[in-house]
Amino acid sequence: MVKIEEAIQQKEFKDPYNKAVVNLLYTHSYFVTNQNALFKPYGLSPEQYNVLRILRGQNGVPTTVSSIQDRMLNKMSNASRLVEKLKLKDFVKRSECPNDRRQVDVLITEKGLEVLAELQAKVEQENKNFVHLSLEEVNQLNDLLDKLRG
Amino acid sequence: MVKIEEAIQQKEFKDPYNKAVVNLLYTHSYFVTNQNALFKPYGLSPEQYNVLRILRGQNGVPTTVSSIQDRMLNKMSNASRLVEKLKLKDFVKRSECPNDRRQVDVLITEKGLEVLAELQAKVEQENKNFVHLSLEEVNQLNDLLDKLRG
DNA sequence: ATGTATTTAATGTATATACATATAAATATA
DNA sequence: TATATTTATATGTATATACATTAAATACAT
Repeated sequence: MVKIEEAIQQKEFKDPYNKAVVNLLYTHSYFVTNQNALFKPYGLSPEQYNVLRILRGQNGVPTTVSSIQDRMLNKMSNASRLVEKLKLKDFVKRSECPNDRRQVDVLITEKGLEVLAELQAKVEQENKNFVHLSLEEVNQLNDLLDKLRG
Repeated sequence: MVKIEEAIQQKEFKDPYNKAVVNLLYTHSYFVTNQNALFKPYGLSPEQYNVLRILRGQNGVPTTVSSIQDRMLNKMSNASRLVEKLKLKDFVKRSECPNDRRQVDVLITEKGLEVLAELQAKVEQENKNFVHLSLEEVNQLNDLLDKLRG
């Protein structure tokens, strides 16, 4: 086990709270770095994958761009542009919402569902492999993260 | 406390391991979003702040770009370009390494030390405020994150 | 000593984040 | 009804990540 102090060669932290923030940032990078390679061959970025997952969760019911935005992992990301990228690859369809012409209905395509299914198994396996914790520990981690956010 | 399932409106996860990955990504965004506002008035990004912290840790001894890279929280970031941005603001100095002309010695300036000191107190306070955990819990979290990475 | 491989930093390009602003449609209100 | 406000989406710009490539200096093998 490599403690965060070793990993970034910092001798000590102000307090355990500030250490936890750094630890979180570092661990985040550890994950994202490893998963990018997995996504690359499918022509999808992690963020685009996340949007496809949200859309599949709709089970055929179209969703608006703002609803996607609300459910994204990163609230500051730009759902509008991500949807545009996915449309260029024919992974989603966009259509004007009939009852409110400001809104845009977004729907995952068959092609989108296929690439998602293909990727998902690999991502889920990779996630399990990268979290070196027991079942009890990982449940504890989930509780602590939920509580951390207040 | 808002559980991750509520926060991103996802009913269930494949298993606690996959949930932990999503939870980590979401919690990361929670932090970064809040800290960006803090950095903005100082003309520093969180990444640039991190580079300045690494340089200050050197206590006046110059460091190479690759050494900064090794110690960054995100190993995929680009120390060369971050140093360039910091130099434009006169927060760091760059000079050719005398014994190896490939390398570049980087040193934090007085101005860099000043802005860092000014920001640090605020960042540390903000970090404490955002981690809604007891001392025991935050220590537990640090241990779990260290162990998670294997 | 010469040629090859490696190392260090910089740079090019695509994607995404962060945040401000624009545009159009819908809704509220005077 | 006319005007103002709000909402939904798109777009502009700066910064950073991800990854490939380049260029120069150094190390190393023959």
